[in-house]
Amino acid sequence: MKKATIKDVARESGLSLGTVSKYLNGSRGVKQANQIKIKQAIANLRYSPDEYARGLITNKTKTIGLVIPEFNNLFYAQLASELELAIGSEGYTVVVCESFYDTEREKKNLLWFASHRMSALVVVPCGKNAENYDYLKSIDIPIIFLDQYIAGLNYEFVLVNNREVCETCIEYLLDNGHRDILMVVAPKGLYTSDERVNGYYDAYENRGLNVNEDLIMRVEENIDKAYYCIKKKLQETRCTALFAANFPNTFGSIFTINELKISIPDDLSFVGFDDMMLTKLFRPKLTMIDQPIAEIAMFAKRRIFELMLQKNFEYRITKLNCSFLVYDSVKDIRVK
Amino acid sequence: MKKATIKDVARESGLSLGTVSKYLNGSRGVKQANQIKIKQAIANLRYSPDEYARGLITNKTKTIGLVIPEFNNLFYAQLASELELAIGSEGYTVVVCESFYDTEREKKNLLWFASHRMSALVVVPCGKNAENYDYLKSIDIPIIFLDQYIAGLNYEFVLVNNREVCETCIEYLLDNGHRDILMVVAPKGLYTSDERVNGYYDAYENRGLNVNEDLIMRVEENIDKAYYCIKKKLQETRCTALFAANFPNTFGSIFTINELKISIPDDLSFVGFDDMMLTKLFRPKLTMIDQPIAEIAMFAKRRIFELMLQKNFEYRITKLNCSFLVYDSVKDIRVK
DNA sequence: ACCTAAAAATAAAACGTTTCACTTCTAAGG
DNA sequence: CCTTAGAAGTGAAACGTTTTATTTTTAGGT
Repeated sequence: MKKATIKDVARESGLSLGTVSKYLNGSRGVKQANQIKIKQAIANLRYSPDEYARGLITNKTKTIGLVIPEFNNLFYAQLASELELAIGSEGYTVVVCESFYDTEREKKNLLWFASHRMSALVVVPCGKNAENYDYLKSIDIPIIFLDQYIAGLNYEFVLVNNREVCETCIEYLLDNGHRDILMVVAPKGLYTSDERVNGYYDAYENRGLNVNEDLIMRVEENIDKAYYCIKKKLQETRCTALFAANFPNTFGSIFTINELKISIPDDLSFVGFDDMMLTKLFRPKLTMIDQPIAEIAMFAKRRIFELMLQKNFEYRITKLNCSFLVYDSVKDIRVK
Repeated sequence: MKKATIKDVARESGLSLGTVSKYLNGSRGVKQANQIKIKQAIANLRYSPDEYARGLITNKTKTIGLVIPEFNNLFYAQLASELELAIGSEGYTVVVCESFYDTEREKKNLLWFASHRMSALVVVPCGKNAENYDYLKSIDIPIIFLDQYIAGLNYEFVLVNNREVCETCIEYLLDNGHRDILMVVAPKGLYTSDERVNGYYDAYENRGLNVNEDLIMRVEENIDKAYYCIKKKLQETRCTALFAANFPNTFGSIFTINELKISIPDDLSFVGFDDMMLTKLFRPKLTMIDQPIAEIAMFAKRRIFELMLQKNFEYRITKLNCSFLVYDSVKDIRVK
């Protein structure tokens, strides 16, 4: 069945194009009697407006495009969900794509969104430097980056206090007598990794201790790779504590711990990143750094709507606070 | 900066609209020299075509809309990822929305996709009966349902052999001496739950045993609710085996098992549903039913492309096979 | 040089809406 | 019964493309 157009509705209801359009956009200034006729006609023809034609002329779509690395990373999945809930409640639609950590795919997705006149773009970027994002210059809608900061890019950034919370965490481990703390983190050049590593150094410095760089390991954001590398490293390195500094590494650590039958916290103390139900899933309960996902979503939403009202976008950089949740996976090994 | 249009490119390159358009759509029949001019102009103006105008006239968007219940359910998240990868490789874009198990939101999302002229629609439906989907009749593009069957709806369905694989699973438990098998499954009326429960009955019947209906518990698809209900039930019911018949219940079971310090398989035998890395995460390795997610995605992709070529859609119903993976979480309790 | 056929370029129509400047209708006030 | 202002309705233009029928250019053969 061919899709009905507004012209069909006009003919069927015996009214003009303009009147039907007026009805569709708020029905102010259309007679009661005619409103009924139009309603009837629409029902008969199963008419629904073509958003392509509408968007073409209004230039507004009430839709927001979101690009995240992948759904399989529960941190991003949950962030996407929260955003969809927050923004959806305002009558906006959120559509999501994955970049799979590939800047080309990310670009393709963002340009798809842009050429479909999204009202705003939200992205958890996977590129490392500003040149990767040159193509955004031709896009005339608000753009919001989440999670990762990219130097030299003048857009909105919503971040967390990676450095400070890691500093707190490592200080806690040091204060419990740990000296050989293995940190597993995403590759160099990513804002979050670099900041988290900086926090590690800060803590050691605060306590007047020297960092053994060999204990900082970089692994791509992939659970399987994390599992493999952590297993290998744990077998060949002496350490009393393990700090997994992102979600895939936390998962990978737990796989390894199970596989090698390591007893937490007796054989090894452990701190993870991104709660994601993991504290409930594992026994004993895991000490964790937890990102304020709901807060990030709410804040991003607020900024999106503020930016959409502006003519010239005034972008800001914001850092929200993570929680350091102390449970039972770290042992006090100080000699008394 | 105002976005450049094809007219600007035409002016800048000193050529006509039609020529530029020809260039954009394959550049056959445009002089080498002029191709260069156009390329230049496009680069200068940072021009990119407006897909709204283009879609309006071509009626083709090379985009597929996908609606799933939620990203937080790793089974759906992974299904979405696989689909995006499979379909993306053909030059199509996949955009995703969540329904949050709400038929109204599902409807809104599907209609959004339809009015944006998606080339096809894919949905893991959350509605229980055909009336919920009346509105689809006005949509003239191929529609593919995944995971859930809904009686009376003439669309493409890609399902799995829920009943048979559960039959196998329960037979295995019975053959290991278990008689009081607690099954936790999603609410009545959902195709997957009902089929899985049917498999439970089949197995008991095959072994000439009677089902204790009290041991079949229905819980909404929500990890927290699953956790709460399973904990309560386990404390007040005698059973030697627990069969969690979907992803949230599997997760919820593991939370409970940890919380109550139940030892698997000595205190209780356990079988879960939807592998999702869980066999690696838990010790001992869990016996599981695993859905062929990649296969579902590949098959769905094939059907999508077949359907898009047809004039009148010839829909089919397909069932793919799950695996029953035996590991170490079920104890043989037969008296020898 | 001239003719012709093929190749390239063009201009106008079409897609399905909203918007805007008009026209027509309605009802209240004199 | 006439006037008039406000409400309701109308039809054409516009949005940025592709498509088409048509015109212009190019190049090959005599």
